Amino acid sequence: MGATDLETRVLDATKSCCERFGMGKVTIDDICDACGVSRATIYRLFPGGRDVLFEALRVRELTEFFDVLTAGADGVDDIEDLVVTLVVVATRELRADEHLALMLASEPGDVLSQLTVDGFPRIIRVATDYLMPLLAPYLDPRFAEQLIELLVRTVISYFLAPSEHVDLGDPDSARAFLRPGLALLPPRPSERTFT
Amino acid sequence: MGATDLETRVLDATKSCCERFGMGKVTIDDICDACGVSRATIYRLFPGGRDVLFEALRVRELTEFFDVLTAGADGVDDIEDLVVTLVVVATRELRADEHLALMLASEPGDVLSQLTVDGFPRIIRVATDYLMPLLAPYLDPRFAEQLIELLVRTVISYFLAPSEHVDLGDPDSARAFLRPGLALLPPRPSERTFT
DNA sequence: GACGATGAGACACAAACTGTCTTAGTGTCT
DNA sequence: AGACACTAAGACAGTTTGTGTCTCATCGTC
Repeated sequence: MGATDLETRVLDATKSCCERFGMGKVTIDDICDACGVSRATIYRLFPGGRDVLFEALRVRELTEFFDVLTAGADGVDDIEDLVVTLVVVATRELRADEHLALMLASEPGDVLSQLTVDGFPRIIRVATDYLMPLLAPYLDPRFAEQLIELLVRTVISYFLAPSEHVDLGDPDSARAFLRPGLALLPPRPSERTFT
Repeated sequence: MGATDLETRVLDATKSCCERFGMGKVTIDDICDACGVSRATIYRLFPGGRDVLFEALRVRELTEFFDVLTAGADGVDDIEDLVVTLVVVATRELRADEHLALMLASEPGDVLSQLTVDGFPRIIRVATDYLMPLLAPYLDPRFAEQLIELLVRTVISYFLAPSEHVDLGDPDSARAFLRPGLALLPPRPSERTFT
């Protein structure tokens, strides 16, 4: 492999082409030009072509998002703090994502569909994969899964349509908003064995 | 005609589509969507289609440019000051043109061709139309035309490839740069009749 | 020199864009 | 009301462009 991984180069080029032209206008040849790779290579790298390539880009963006998120919640060892931190960091991360903002501005339909309909199951899946290990020490697994899904839905909703009353990017506001729900958290598995 | 002139709306939409997608990617339908006009109307307004439409946009941009330029040189009644002002204002106007910058970044080939080859004769033509009335009081017409052409070439060249020694956007620098040439200006027509 | 990987490009098929046309709807003027 | 000008909507054929698959030449590595 070259100086930078070939797949990485192709995906980077795809991302930048999306920003320049809008997803709907990007052609495979645009991407080839942008990263100096031949078409054959792209089809060899992403068998299935265009759709598979764009899927791969979405997956990469999503996992990058959760890498950053979990890193941002590293070391928090109280369940309430953890939930608040996850919500705050995730919200800030979404707001700071320039690529997301550009795509949201130029092709709202596709992006919204990715965030709320077609792409939503994958988001839940990846979120669960990444966050379950963090919540497992404090919560019953079944409950943790429900909580993760609820948090994802909440963060996305407040990101897309900010509230005048709550700012999930602000720790205090987020904590105040989340506390009523957090108070209802079932006892830890370890405690439950004693009741 | 509607609230805003139909042609204006179409050209505005064309411009904004060029910025979003790049000239090469814009379709007539994109423009229709952007300004809420039907395809038939565009082809009626710009018989000849795509090419004619883009030509019309270039013409509009160019005349707008010289409208601003001549307004910026209004009231200057010394030939040296006038030349310096024209050069400085034109340079600043080029540098401040976001649309131009965007196009230059995304489609250098086409834009450069418009500034230096294919579109150049038109620039000279329009520049002459606009600037001759300003220079006529001071210079022999034949000489004025040569001067205008030289100034256009100079401003464009220094805009595209800035010099380390001269900044044509700065009045002092521009004056120092232009003075040697200005000293050679032939006497005014009114003076010449007396020699 | 053999090998795996990449670039270049031919190819058939599908999709899209263009430019022209017809139709129907809308508002204006008399 | 009726004639008129103007426009949106969209059908249409012809062309261009893009896709995905393929083959073959090239390059660097072992």
